[in-house]
Amino acid sequence: MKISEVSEQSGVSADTLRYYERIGLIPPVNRNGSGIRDYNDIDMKRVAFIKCMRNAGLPIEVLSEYVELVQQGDNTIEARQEILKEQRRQLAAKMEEMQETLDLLDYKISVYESAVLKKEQAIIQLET
Amino acid sequence: MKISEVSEQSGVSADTLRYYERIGLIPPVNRNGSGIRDYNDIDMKRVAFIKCMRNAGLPIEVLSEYVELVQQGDNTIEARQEILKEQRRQLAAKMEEMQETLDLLDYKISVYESAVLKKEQAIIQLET
DNA sequence: CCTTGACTTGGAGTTAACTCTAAGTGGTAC
DNA sequence: GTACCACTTAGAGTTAACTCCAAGTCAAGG
Repeated sequence: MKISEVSEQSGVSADTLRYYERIGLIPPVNRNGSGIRDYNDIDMKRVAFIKCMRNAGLPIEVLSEYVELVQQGDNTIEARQEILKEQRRQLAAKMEEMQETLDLLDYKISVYESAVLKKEQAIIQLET
Repeated sequence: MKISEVSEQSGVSADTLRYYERIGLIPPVNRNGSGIRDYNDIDMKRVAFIKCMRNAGLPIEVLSEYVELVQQGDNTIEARQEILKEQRRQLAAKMEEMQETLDLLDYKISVYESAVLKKEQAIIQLET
């Protein structure tokens, strides 16, 4: 699969895919005879994983570290799990903050709703 | 209240508080005789509101627009509500994405957990 | 054969949101 | 009265994560 197809399928721009590879976030992708990237299934899964994690705001630096440990093999399993646990903790904390913000937004929206209704009633009274 | 106290209480750095004021995200704060900012209760509430919204990732540009509408008075109520509704929608969408990431993290962590257990069992077998 | 279009590279440019610096002022403790 | 510390300003610098650019290569279609 060529980079443009991967980009379309994954929603990650070709520039970003090359960038991820350059900085080592994705291991080097195989090339065809003329030097063009040919993504295989494993590459695709890596892209999907990175995309999911980046969507949630996990920093590239942490993901790079994780990917490097994966390359190093089986005796990094505990370290990898530790990274994921820490990120999970931070993500959950962030989501709690966001829930608070969501609640505040809902409250403010409802306050504005009554203000709008009041305004409309005033207009109706003018009309009648 | 001086900027350092507001910073400590709100968890927003003094530099950032001045920056917010400079770009108009917070209306000008009153100064004492020698030109030093003296935050009142309303200022504090504004800071808290901005902090909450920024924590959840709402962009400064949107918040500035909202704050400007507030300054303009009562006939911007519908526009303000529209902004909040749109941001609420985007925030909820983001939280759903994050929930997916959280689920994936939990799954991966559990997979690593079994891998770690297997490893430990192998060690025990070596010992006995 | 020549054009077209997708790909390649290294490196420069952009964006959002701070964060820091330098130079200066003003009130307070010793 | 002088040393100190928090404050002030305008503007420069930083960081993360892309995003774009110029110049070049290659396979396929007309």
